[in-house]
Amino acid sequence: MAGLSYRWDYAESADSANMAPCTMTSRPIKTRFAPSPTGLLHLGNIRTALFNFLLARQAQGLFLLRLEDTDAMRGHEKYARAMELDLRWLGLDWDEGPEIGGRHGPYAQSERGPLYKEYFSSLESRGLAYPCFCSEHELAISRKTALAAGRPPRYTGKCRALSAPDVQARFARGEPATLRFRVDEGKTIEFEDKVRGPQIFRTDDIGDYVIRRSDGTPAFFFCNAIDDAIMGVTLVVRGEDHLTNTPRQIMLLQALGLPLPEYAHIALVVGADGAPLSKRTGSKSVQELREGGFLPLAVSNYLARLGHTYDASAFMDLETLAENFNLSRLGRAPARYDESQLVYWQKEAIKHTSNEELWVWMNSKAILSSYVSSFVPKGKELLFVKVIRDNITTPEDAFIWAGNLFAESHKYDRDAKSAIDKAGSDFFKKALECFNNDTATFHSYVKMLEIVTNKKGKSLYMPLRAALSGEVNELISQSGRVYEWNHGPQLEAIWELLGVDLIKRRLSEAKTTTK
RNA sequence: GCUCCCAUCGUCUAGUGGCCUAGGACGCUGGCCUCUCACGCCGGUAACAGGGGUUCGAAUCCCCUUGGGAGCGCCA
Repeated sequence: MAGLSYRWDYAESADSANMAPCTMTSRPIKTRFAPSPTGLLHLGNIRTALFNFLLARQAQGLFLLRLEDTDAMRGHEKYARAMELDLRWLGLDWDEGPEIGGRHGPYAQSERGPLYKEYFSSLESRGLAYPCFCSEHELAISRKTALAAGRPPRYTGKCRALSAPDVQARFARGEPATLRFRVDEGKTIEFEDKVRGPQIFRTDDIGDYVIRRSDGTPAFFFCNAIDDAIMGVTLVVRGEDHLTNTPRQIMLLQALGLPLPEYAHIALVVGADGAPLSKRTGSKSVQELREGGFLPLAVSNYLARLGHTYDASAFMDLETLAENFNLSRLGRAPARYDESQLVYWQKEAIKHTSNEELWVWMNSKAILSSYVSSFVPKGKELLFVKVIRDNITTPEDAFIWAGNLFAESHKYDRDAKSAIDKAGSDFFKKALECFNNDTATFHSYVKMLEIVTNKKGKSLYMPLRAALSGEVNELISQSGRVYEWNHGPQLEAIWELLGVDLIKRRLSEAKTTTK
């Protein structure tokens, strides 16, 4: 094995001449998303997944999913499934991973225990790793004193030079021990980060670190790096919180003679206040977004532009998003989550979705234990979508319109009521009389009404609109959002949607309420 | 505490020494369209964190300050 000093792909150092040639570039690109199922995915996590997916797609490579459930994680099954659902929902289908398998399985770290054994013993037998008997308590104290003395809270190397007989004896006594990776002193680790450029780390800043816990389970640094290598991952795109972890993983991989992936560390997503994403600052989980009625492509279009930029500002499908994705177009500063921009992409997504799909979408969720479809008469589904699609951003909005337009009877809101009262019952009496001709088009009807009532403009249309589209559903205003009578689609479109019978009924309803 | 990363309109960003009187998108806002809201179209608002250098010339390069983020764990 060459020295620990490592250079990426420059040939400018003597060290690099000793290195095994980097073969990654000849392999097809393989990216991965390796979440730890300790909770629901949030925007930041899923953005990392998206970028990895996009990069794989772009290069016609492979996107791999691996569950990092090294710990005995409570409820990880539940979260793992939730994650898979989130990824599928967004369309980030993985080519290898849980549920679908692949050549490098299993894809849950908890099931990979036996695979790590040989790597541990390889390291141990060559003296590159050593058992450490320090107790957690002992380490905590040492960390504290180091911190108090103004030194980094690094492992002191206490068990570094334990003699073999010593180690034997302590094992014989049954003392628990972790396995620590021995970090060479006085070396530097260099690599080229695909978004941050050349990186240089001194090994002196890195303490010997635990690669196997005293209970025998592998630690994150270890299995994460090993798995990437043996699963053939060529490009690791992950949050910048892992940037300073990277040299440790590079050292490990080099010590084991495993292939190194390329690394790209992306800036984290922060909340509107600039603080890390958290539920407290209003950051939503992917699940909440989905349940809130956001369309998957709205989320992708937003996320792909959060800390990343495209030349075109047009709405794109996943394919196009992938084609034009570019690591060098990634910002290096943390990006803030801004819901108004997500909402913008939601509106764009709606524009790019067919009536059929929107109908399914607006019925995908029960609102107040009811569905949009419970209001809209059979056969009028698509027409309904067509009429209201420009006026909605959520399934709730569609639900309100369905109620407004098709509910058994109207309860007018204040504006509607006043428009109706202002017109007077005589207006609606005449409106009903004019309506006798059921072959009338909206235009000819309005013409006639205009002559009969001697009204025009607002005083003619507003009462009609009020009578036909009524008011907001009272129950909806309880769900947190307050809906006002928000006018809505062209009257002509509403007219055609409602049909003769309903229009008649609405007009007489209006007439009765004026008294 | 130490090490590292980052810093352009309110937000996402373009910008890699002259093309910058700093461009685009979202938001906000004025107008047009119009029976209303939305859509659409046309306009407006608004930024190089601060201070020093380097240079004929700096948003762009260097240093310091400030502010934000991360790492230093038997967490991942």
